[in-house]
Amino acid sequence: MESSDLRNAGLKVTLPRIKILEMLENSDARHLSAEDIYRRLIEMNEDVGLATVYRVLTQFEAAGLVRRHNFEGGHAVFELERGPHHDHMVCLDSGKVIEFVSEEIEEIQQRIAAKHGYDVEEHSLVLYVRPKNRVAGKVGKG
Amino acid sequence: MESSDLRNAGLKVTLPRIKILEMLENSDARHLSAEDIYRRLIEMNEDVGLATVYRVLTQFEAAGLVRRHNFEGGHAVFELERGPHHDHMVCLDSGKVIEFVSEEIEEIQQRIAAKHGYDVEEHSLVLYVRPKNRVAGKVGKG
DNA sequence: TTCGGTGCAAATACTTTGCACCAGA
DNA sequence: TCTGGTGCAAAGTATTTGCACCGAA
Repeated sequence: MESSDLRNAGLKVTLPRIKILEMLENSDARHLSAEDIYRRLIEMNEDVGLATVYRVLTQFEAAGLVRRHNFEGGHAVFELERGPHHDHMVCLDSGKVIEFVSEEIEEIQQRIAAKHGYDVEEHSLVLYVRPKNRVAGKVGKG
Repeated sequence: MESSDLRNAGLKVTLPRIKILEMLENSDARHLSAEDIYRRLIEMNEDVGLATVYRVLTQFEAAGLVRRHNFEGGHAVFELERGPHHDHMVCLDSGKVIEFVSEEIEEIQQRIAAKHGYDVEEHSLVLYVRPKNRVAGKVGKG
């Protein structure tokens, strides 16, 4: 299981690390802030400090286990790094985060960067969206 | 000149506001942090407070005069809102910010959001890039 | 046993706010 | 004049760091 991930990252297998990893794996919301994780662990009577959560998440990020996103709203959110790259859509009404993949956009990005003499090392694409207002459309029938 | 922009935004035309607007217009770097603007104004012997710079920039953003970006690095940067929408490329080596426009990407974004039942209200696309390493290519001739 | 890991509190970085005074309309 | 604007200092918020103790290897 996940202990091996920690070992591979050169990190000792400790309780807080395991708990945080589990939280990211099992949580319904795939995108959690440090505070979110901390609060949930406290509720589960796990005796961790917020500082440790931050430290562990930063280490996980460095190890490639999690990815950090700076969506609007002041605080960073973290998600488990699983599978291939994807981008995000954040609903401005509900706060819901939706993941999506677009090969097309990836390619265009590379092309644009290349045109300027650069390679894309990393990128951040976030769509801030709102549910479509169907009433306004031609097919107004709700 | 820019006084009218302030008036239209319902803002009194005051010295700090004019100075900050001028700074954003005339600065070589089109993307400045609050701290950048503050420091430069102080150097020009303009007696402003950092809090005022933040306040004014926030008001300008609300008025649609400037746009705020949260690139990596902790602090927000502001740029004058001129012309149509564009995205950004940030060089990880030099910190240089390059603007670009891609109709294609805009369209694909709309399409993807629509597919999920959303409208794109706002979006943020930043490419973190590095100068192309020509030595590594097949055409290794530097 | 040993050294990395941890909790706590204090420190930091960026940004916002309270308040008395100042200045533009 | 009168209200919004401003500088300063203090308060916030998100995150990091110092330090003594603890626990995995």
